[in-house]
Amino acid sequence: MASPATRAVRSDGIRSREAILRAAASFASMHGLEELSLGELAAEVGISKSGLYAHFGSKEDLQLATIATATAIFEEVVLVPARRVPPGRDGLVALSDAFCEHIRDRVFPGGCFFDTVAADLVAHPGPVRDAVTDFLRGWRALIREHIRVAAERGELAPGEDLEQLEFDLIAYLSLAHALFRIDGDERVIDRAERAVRQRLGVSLDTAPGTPKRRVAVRRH
Amino acid sequence: MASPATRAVRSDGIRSREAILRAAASFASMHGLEELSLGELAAEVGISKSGLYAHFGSKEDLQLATIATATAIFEEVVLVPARRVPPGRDGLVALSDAFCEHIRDRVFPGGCFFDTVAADLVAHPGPVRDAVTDFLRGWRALIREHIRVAAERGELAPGEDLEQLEFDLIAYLSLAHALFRIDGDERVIDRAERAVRQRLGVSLDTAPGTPKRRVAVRRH
DNA sequence: CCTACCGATCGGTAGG
DNA sequence: CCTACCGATCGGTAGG
Repeated sequence: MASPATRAVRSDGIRSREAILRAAASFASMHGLEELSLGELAAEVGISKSGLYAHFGSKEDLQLATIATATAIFEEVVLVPARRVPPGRDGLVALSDAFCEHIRDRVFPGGCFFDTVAADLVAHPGPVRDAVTDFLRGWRALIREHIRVAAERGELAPGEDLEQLEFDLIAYLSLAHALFRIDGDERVIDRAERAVRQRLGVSLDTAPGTPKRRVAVRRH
Repeated sequence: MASPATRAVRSDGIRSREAILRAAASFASMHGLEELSLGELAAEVGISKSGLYAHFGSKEDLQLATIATATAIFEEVVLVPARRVPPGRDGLVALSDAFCEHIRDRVFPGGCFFDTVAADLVAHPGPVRDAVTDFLRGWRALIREHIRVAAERGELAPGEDLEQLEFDLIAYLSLAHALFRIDGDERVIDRAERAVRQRLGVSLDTAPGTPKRRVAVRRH
């Protein structure tokens, strides 16, 4: 009952919980959160199915925790790096590049975790779906905010329809995810990066203020 | 054993088969072809589960037949009407409008049948997935062919990257499907129609050669 | 974390 | 088209 032993046990528990959630996030990025089976997941991480219930009270608990894990990963590999570039037109390009790179690097094996699970959850209302749509709403709001700043700074074409621009940019990034998922062809990701630049009137070679950073490839 | 009796029985069988397939196509446009459950489907059309096996030898048979039905519906409500406009830039606008209208009209309650089931099937290789990706390849090839003709006729901006144009147009239409599915907000469909026109340099009011036709709303 | 179990549902079959 | 069933798997629980 010494403190170190207790800490070791708890540490193992946390490690195990994290291993489960990383596996769940990977699986869900391929198959969706609805198709996530507790039996399959348990087998993959090497514990019994009811062992999962030591960590999560229900499938819904696990789904929500998986979304939190995926959010943290997305934050780390997309949002934080992109924040090195100030908001506005260059910020949009940086965000687009970081997003595209996280798909190319297969941070989640199924492409964009949130696009995959959103499609899966449309027909299943509830707190899990709400958590996912909340994230996607935030993602779109971030892009909208960049556009607002870009317009304020006169970085956009005069008379640009801001809502239309938002739609177009999200369309390019979403299709990069969808086609890469189906074909596994990296060229569609290049297409998306180019589409964003072209739509913003940014040079196709190297975007100013967007140093070509190669984020450390981290498989989760 | 008279010929009329035989014909009547067969006719009922065909009617029933068609009713099953229409229900299956509707269900799959919401939930995907993988989540399609034979028990649920049977209950919805009012027969027993094993009654389905009188019409289809296996779930895969049913899935393939459902794809064929959805293809026929898509052909009828999107491709045929769009063919009234000659290929090229105007043909692209007509195709885009017809596609958008079939989403707006909820011909399939889940939006674009093929986009939904493709997302569902990515993780399930086999003949069913192949049939869906074949359809989508054909859809993209049709758009590509329109673009080729438009370029040939000098209807596009000089130096236009045709592959990039194809990517962009498909991105707009796919996002119309995805966002309408999630939000049910018709404005995203308007956004897609506008994005296509803008990208093609066509007037946003009324596209020349594209009479605003309201296709008869047919619920399948 | 485990074994052992629950009722429900899955795709599919036997036999009519 | 039906009833009656099959083995497998689902999410979840009891009890340790």
